[in-house]
Order: sequence, then structure tokens, then C-alpha cells
Amino acid sequence: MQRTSFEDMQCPIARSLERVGEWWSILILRDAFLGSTRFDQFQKNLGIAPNMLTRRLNGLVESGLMERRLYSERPPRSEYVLTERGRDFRPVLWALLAWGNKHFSPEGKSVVLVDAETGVEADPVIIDRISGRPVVPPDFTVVAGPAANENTKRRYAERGSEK
Amino acid sequence: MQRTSFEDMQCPIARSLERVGEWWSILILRDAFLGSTRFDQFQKNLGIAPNMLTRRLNGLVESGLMERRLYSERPPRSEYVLTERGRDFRPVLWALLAWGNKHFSPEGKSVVLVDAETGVEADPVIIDRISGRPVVPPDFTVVAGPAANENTKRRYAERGSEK
DNA sequence: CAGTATCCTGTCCGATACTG
DNA sequence: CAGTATCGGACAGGATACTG
Repeated sequence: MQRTSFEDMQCPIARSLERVGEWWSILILRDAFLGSTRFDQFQKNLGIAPNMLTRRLNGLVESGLMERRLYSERPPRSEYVLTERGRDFRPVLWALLAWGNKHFSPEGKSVVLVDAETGVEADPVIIDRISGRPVVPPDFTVVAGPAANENTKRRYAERGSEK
Repeated sequence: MQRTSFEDMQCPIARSLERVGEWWSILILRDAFLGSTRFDQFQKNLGIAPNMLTRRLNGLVESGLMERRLYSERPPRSEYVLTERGRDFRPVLWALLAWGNKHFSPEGKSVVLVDAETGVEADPVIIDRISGRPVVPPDFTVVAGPAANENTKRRYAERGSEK
């Protein structure tokens, strides 16, 4: 995705966006989580043009989010399955889902996250696994880490605690 | 972001992407969380072209994620502050941060989420606030909600539980 | 069925110049 | 300082036709 003037490639968020920044990528991942593995499943569910689907699928494979796997030799047929890196993306989708449901579903929720056993709707929140406390400001904040360069350190030192 | 062939606008993830699908939007939000409010702060921190910054900022204001506020009458000067809708986006950023740190920081972490008081690095995970259990498959799954249309219902009925 | 090959359009984005 | 105006390039994305 070559962004020439973007000086900020240390940022893990920016690095994530490098891999899933295109619109379709995230929707393809969502569909993969719902069980799609075949080209035509993705195409049908998403209504995406086949050339775009090829491009995005190849991109996700290159980035290590999905794996292309031949399930038939003759004729050659592939399926696309999530790798561990891809499966680890799931929390981002949950967060996006929760945010969309809260703010962009005026007519009610069309898709909800539920407890698989009871069917009760879940309310996903982020907590710190170490301390068990909810990750909200001002209790938690981001700071420069051990691998930060001078530029990053300076930028995170400039502000006190997060707003 | 007009995507004509996209039939799937019921999906809250797709709706979210409508608002923050452009690359810069998320980075601008990230910077806003770090305390930026002025045009030139964003510009300097992101290295973004001024016309693009104007476009994205206007887009975020239109989508209700940020608010443009005059802080000086003469000369007219604006600042851009997060609305509640914008602040609610924070969990998505945490998820993206955690994912990027885990998978795309081979040389070590440059930015980390920490307990503001102790400075100890946090391990953000999503749990269900209701039951207190971690939101992971197969314990939790997504299903069609009350506002789902026929198409959505069918698609979520087709699969049993999530893979 | 699982794509590849073309062609085209829109717009995201960068660079630069300019303004009250 | 906080933008607007203009230009040009790259590519995301759409439509369609074709193939083993």
C-alpha cells in the first residue's frame, strides 16, 4: 500500500492497517470467520467482483492471514483458510461489530454476538487479562515501548496522560 | 464510499467500515486519542497532505465521530474533538494495537498499552460483561438479530456454529 | 467451479502553491 | 496558523468476457 509520506511505520496500528487497510479485506475475513473457504462462497456472500476477490485473497495470503490450500489435484481447486494470524484478528471484528451495532443501527440490531449456549446477547468489553480491570482511560494508556525509536519516544513523551 | 454491488449493508461491520474505511481515518482517530485537536498537530504527526487531512476531518465530522469547534472568533480557528461516538471507537484501536504488536513487530514493541498507575504492560482481551467470560469461539458466536432481513437471517442460519 | 484477462472509472492520496 | 485550490499518479474497485 505504499504511502510515501507516512513517517510513522513504527506504530502497530499503522502496521496492522497495512495488511487489512483495504475495505474488502476486513469483510473477507469476516466471511472467513463465518465459515467461507471457497472462492465462490466469498463471491456470492460479498457481491465482490472476481478480479478484486482474487487480488484481496492473494494479499491476505501474502500477509500471512490466510492460507491457500489445494483440496483437489485434478482439477486444481483451492480453499482459503485462516491462519493463526488471521484468527487473531477476531477481536478487531468483535470491536467493530459492537461499535457498529451501538452507533449505526438505528432500526435495531441485525447481527448480534451471543453466548452460544444460552443465546443471551453478549456485551463485549476489553479488560486487562493481567489485572482483570477494564481497559479504559485514565486507568490505561499507551506509551513508547522498548523498541521505540527516538521519534516515537519523543511523541509519546510530549503528552502526559491520555485524554 | 459508494460500493454499488455491496448487498450486505445490514452488517454492522460493513457499516462501521463505511465511516472509517479509509486508511487515514483510523490514524487520525488514533492521533486524536493521543491528544491532537488542531489541524497542524494532525498534519505534523501523520505527515498527511493538507487537502487529504481536510477531507478526512470533514468526513469524520459528517459521520459524527468528531466535532468541529471554533475556539477563536477572529481569526476563525477550529479544533477537532472526539464525540462520544468517536470515543467509543477506542476498543477497535486497542484491538488493532494488540494485533499489530503480536504479529508485526519482529524487532520488539514500539508502542505498548500499560496500566497507567503501575506502568505494567497490559494484555487486552475481550470478555462478555454480562457473564464475565472471555469472548472466544465456540463459547460465543454471531447470529441474526431482531432487525435482520430475510437475506441476513438465511445467511446466518446456513451455518451451524462458528468455526 | 475457480478463477484469469481486460478495460474502465472513481477517488484516495501526494505534492505544491496560495491565502486571511 | 488553518486551511483552500489545483494538478497528477496510482490503484482500488466494478463490469464483463473468457477458460480448463
